Amino acid sequence: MFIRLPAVQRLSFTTLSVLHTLAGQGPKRLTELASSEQVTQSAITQMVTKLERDGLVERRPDPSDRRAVLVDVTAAGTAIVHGRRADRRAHLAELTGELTPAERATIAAALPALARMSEVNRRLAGEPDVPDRRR
Amino acid sequence: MFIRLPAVQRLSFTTLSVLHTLAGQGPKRLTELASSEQVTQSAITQMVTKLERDGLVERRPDPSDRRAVLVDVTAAGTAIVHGRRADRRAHLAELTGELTPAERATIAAALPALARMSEVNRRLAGEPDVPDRRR
DNA sequence: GAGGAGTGTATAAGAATCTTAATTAAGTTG
DNA sequence: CAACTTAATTAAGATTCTTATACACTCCTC
Repeated sequence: MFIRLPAVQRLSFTTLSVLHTLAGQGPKRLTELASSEQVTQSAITQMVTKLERDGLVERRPDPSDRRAVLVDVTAAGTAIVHGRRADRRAHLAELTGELTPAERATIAAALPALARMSEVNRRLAGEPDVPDRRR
Repeated sequence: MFIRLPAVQRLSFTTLSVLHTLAGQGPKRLTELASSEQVTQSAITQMVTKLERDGLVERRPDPSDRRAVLVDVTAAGTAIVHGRRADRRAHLAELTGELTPAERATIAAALPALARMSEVNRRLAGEPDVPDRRR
């Protein structure tokens, strides 16, 4: 029933979500990641340690707080995220290719409203307004 | 980045997905569940044992093959699925309530095309055409 | 219709990933 | 500056997955 998104290249669901978050929103503290990913801060510490060992993210000191750590995605990590986005785009293109132009037009017309719904959702969930750095 | 759907009432992602599948498509064999959930057959056997112990599903012999087991959702399991659907509907209603009638109309107009895309996706993935028993 | 290959399920053992709890260090506040 | 709070780490244990194996049944072929 559910669609199991990730598990690419032996990376777990949460791990891939962290990479996407970092690639889309820039460096984050471990505590920020823990709250956005809905796992404990301990789990994030352990995951980041593995990701760092694999060269997909790096830890940097936070200049504004010497207790804190900023996690950022590396070029290798970014490449994985971009590859996954390309795969998804290709897959969606394959599906929309089977639709009629009229059907595609109805979907395109709904996108602004869907984007607004997503914004409303983030606002109601009390999530901070983070711009998406995606290119 | 990803949206972590389940984890309601201590039930895992895969567990809830199985309940939804059974509630939507009726009794299934363990092997069928394993392939639709994208986990090993062993994992499904273990999960169903726990779900059965919790009274959410039941095992029945498959009259057409004495090796096989048919798993069906119980009334208690169905109640969980229905409760989750109600929660989701309420949440979506809250979001669409923030849209203008015109925005809602564009989304409604896109639904047939989106349903078709989903069908195309199942077909390309080689999934059997299973009617949804959802009421 | 007997033997062998294939299929469906179960179980055991181990790996991966999560949680809770305790620890250390740094910031905050009266 | 003492007490409290916050950020991260580490250790220990729980959960849920995988791989490997076993066993029963089905199906096919000669």
